[in-house]
Amino acid sequence: MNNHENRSRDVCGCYSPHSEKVTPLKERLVEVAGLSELFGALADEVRTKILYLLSLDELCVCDLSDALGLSLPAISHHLRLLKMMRLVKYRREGKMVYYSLADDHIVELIKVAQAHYEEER
Amino acid sequence: MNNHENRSRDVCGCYSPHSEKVTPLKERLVEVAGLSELFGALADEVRTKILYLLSLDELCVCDLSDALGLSLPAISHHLRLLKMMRLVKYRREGKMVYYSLADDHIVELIKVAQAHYEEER
DNA sequence: TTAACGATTAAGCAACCGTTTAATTGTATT
DNA sequence: AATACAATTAAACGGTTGCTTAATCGTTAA
Repeated sequence: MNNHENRSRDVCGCYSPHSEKVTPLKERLVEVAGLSELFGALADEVRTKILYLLSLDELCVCDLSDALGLSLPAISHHLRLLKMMRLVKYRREGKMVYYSLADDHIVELIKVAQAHYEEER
Repeated sequence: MNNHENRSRDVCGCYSPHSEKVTPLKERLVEVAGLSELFGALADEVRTKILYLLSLDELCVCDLSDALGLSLPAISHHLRLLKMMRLVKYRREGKMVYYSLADDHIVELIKVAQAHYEEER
């Protein structure tokens, strides 16, 4: 039961001094709706590494499995997610399937994150 | 039991044509080590919204609770994580605690993500 | 067509995450 | 001192996630 619809009335005894400040902010939330899904793709160590490796070279599942020390199914599992999110593309060549980045926004995201990371220490 | 240490030898019958290609790539993985932790902060819809709202204005926990329609403990829980990651800072004023962004890298990350998102459709 | 192999899918399970309710802390007001 | 209230913490739970093993698919080579 989500009983927060009328929060601006009954919470914080102060009679809704919030609503005036908060209402216009609420509307701007649509601007970031859905973004966390993209960040979710990068929220896993393995997926970040996969994406970074693919930014350096086109690789088959076996290469990735080797480089990351994970089983083929595990890698395939992550690639499936990245595929659904259109972050990677692939082509079949004989028995192997080669993956590469679908676009370069991800690389940019990684760069900004690196900048933040270095400044932190 | 992680039996992948010797993968480049015994997997993909092709006698380690991978290792030559993969070995130099492995070394570059350190460049993205730890980054997924930062992305993890943004991987949750609520936290992305909190950070975005704080980029627009300094807000107390109650404001955020109101704006996002979530309980105070839930918001507090997320703020705790963001605090530990040094993404937000806070100041106490009477009974209220006001939160704001600790730096602007996050805003930049959100902007890049938005650019990706819009280009996608 | 059969055997081999890279890749994917399915099922199961352990660990993690985000919420809720309840209890506690800290500050201000009376 | 006692009460009120914003905020935090703790405990518990339900859902999700990421791995493993096993089975299956798709392609190549004998």
